[in-house]
Amino acid sequence: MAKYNFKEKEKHWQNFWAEEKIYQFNPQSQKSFYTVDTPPPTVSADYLHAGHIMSYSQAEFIVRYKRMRGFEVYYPMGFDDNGLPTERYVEKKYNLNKNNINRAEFIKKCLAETKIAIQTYRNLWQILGISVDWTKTYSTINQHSQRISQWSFLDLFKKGKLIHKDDPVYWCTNCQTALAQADLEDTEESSFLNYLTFKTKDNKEFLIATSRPELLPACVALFFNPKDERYKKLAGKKAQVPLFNQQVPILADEDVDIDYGTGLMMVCTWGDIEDVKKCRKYDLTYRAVFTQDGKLNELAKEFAGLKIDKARQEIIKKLKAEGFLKKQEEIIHVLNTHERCKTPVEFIKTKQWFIDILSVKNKLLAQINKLKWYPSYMKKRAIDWINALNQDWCISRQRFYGVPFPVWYCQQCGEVIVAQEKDLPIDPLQTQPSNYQCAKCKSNKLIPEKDIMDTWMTSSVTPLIIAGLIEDKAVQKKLYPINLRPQAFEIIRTWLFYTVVKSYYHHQSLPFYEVMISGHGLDDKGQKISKRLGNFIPAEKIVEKYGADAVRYWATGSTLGENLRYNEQEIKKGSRTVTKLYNAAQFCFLHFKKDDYSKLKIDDLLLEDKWILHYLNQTVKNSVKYFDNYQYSKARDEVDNFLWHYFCDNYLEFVKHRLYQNEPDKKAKTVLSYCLLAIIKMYAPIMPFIAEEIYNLYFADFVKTKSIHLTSWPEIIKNLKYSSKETEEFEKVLSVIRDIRKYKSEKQISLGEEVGEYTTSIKLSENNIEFIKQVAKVKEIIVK
RNA sequence: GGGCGGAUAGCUCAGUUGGUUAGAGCGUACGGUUCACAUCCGUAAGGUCACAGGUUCGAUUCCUGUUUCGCCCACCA
Repeated sequence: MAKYNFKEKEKHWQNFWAEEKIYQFNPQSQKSFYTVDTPPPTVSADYLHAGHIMSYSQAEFIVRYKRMRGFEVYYPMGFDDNGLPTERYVEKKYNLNKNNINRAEFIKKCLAETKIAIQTYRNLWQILGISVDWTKTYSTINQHSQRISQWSFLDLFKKGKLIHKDDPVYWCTNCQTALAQADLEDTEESSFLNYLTFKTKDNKEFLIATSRPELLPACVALFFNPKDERYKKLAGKKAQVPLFNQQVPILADEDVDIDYGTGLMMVCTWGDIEDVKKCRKYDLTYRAVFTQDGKLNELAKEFAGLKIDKARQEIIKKLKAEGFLKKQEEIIHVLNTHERCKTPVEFIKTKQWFIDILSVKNKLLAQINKLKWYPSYMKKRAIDWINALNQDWCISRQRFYGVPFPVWYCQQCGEVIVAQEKDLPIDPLQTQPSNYQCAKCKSNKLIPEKDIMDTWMTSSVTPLIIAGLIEDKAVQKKLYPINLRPQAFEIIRTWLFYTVVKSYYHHQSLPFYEVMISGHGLDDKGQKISKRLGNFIPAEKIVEKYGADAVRYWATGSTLGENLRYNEQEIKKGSRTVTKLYNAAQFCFLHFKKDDYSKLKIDDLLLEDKWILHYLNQTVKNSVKYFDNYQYSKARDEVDNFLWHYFCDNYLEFVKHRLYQNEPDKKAKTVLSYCLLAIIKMYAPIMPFIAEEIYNLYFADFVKTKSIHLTSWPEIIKNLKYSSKETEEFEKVLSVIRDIRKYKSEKQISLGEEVGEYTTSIKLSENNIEFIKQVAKVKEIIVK
């Protein structure tokens, strides 16, 4: 008997699907559209592992299911290649940094890397059988995406939602760019709380605890809690800062924690967000000491030019030497770092573009509530994030590889000039508005904006980008808002949140109706997979070894929203399921002739036929219920159970005696073929290759649809008339068969061997006695 | 410090609105098969449902608290 060669067959069907354009979206279709947003993977992942397989497969199960449920599915593919992740990747690979980069050269390198990465991803999606319409792809750096990102900027500009301000902003001193709150990640760091002596003009000494003595030159005020009796006498006085000797006011504020350190707080330009708040609230002096590349400036006197952490050490040394340092306490504190490079972020005052989000928090919360979340508890993460926001969305980055701002400034008066919509996409460094004259100052000299946009400026309009890939405007309208956003939980605060923001401002609508949140892929010990730990097998290797169907089978294993361990046992189970399906099909086809495929006639079925069809009905019903709620793992369990325990272990055995006859029973064959087709259809979303293979071995000729993936989901057979009496009857039959099997097992008799007689107390009809004698191989059944 | 999710068989996990004996797969033990099955089938052993209270006729399920793991968030200088 022919074995199923997954390597050969999977390759074959990949090509078949591509050549026959099975997954191509038809904009003219009369069916309802079902659009899926694709999470553009960042190209910097040059290692693809089980986690990538898992997250993409999980979204794709739904895509295939919906296609078979009669929707015209629009499933394009995007590649997220612009922005800092790619820049970081290229910098590392070529050992570059911002200060030794030629902008044009650098962008060229980024584009080249992008191309390679896209190919790597595309290859994996193809061998996995991800059913994307490959004629509809985009990358976040291409002209189409740039045009829409810039349009988004212009639209927000017109609507007055943009703020261009010179303000303290989160800053990465390593990447040397402004950041948004969402780009931060907390890290624990052990450090020292240093108790330093300050004194007033009249030489009254007191202690202040600080973990950042390098900020002493930037100190602008001291604060205590007005309820704190210890310091009331200091109110209104001035203090002298050790080493740097500037005089700073001593003020009271209720936010100061009496119990932390000495209860006195040193406020600087700016060590953290609390400093920023206090400086604003009390309009304190501006004394910034940090430079954009993470050093101290001339305010630090002899320490000027030192890196921040080096300066801290040196200043502590000198404080100690001069007797200002009274004691040090070891502490562990949390600090914000840039999630891409883990460098602690600082506040630096620079001019940046922001999107107003703080003033519409409540509106955004309402939008989040209107979305349908799967699983529902994930909504809380978005709500918590919005409530925690303390900065508007900073969208400008002092980097090179990304979408340019369509903006110039008047050299003389600084007036902002934005591009015309018809000219997009545009790079202000390359192009200038012709015949320009400033309306305010009549100058005709313009300075182009050289910053680029936050990469999420593009990712946040993916629904518009994918709708825009279709020419027809009427179809575009039908594609937006889209139906489903599949994504992982760690980008709720970015991809999901920002997309909701954009859609709210642009269209006063939701960008999508439903969101399906998946978890992470973990290694076999439950650890997060990471390049650094090297705890993964490359994705292509896994597929090569077990086949795409088997790996996809593993990927169905997690409950939605939960992490999934890499588990080779499960993949092997997937392989076994493929084999089982193939063998069951082979067995059927051995007996089938062309004319055995005919319409099921319900009226003249035997009891065992009704029984199997009844459970098939249940399986179809449940699979629909589960898939509709994105519970693909439960849907799979249902089908697995039906295949192994109802169809193979029992029904196939029940009908063998009807097939091995001179005149094989045609009814049995009809029921077999009906069940088999339904089974492979229900497996098709999960294991598309084996389903297609079996379909084409027999069914394609009759169903007259060239791919199983274009057929429709099995229907529930109505009027089966499997009465409760019959149900009860057949349950008795099954229990007797079970007993006989047990009996034979205990007596160590082969199941295939015919035994003389078997006695049961269960009352059975003549027909059923005959049936049991046939399938359980017993000569005589005695009912007592 | 706040929030979210988990803790069920040796392992990985299901357990639907509270209701007889808590399930599956893998693994283990014993047996049978090679006439669809790179096997497959049958039978069996294995659980104080993290812990402690409470509500109830009845709790793995609901409530409270504790322990513990994971994740997210936070300005404690």
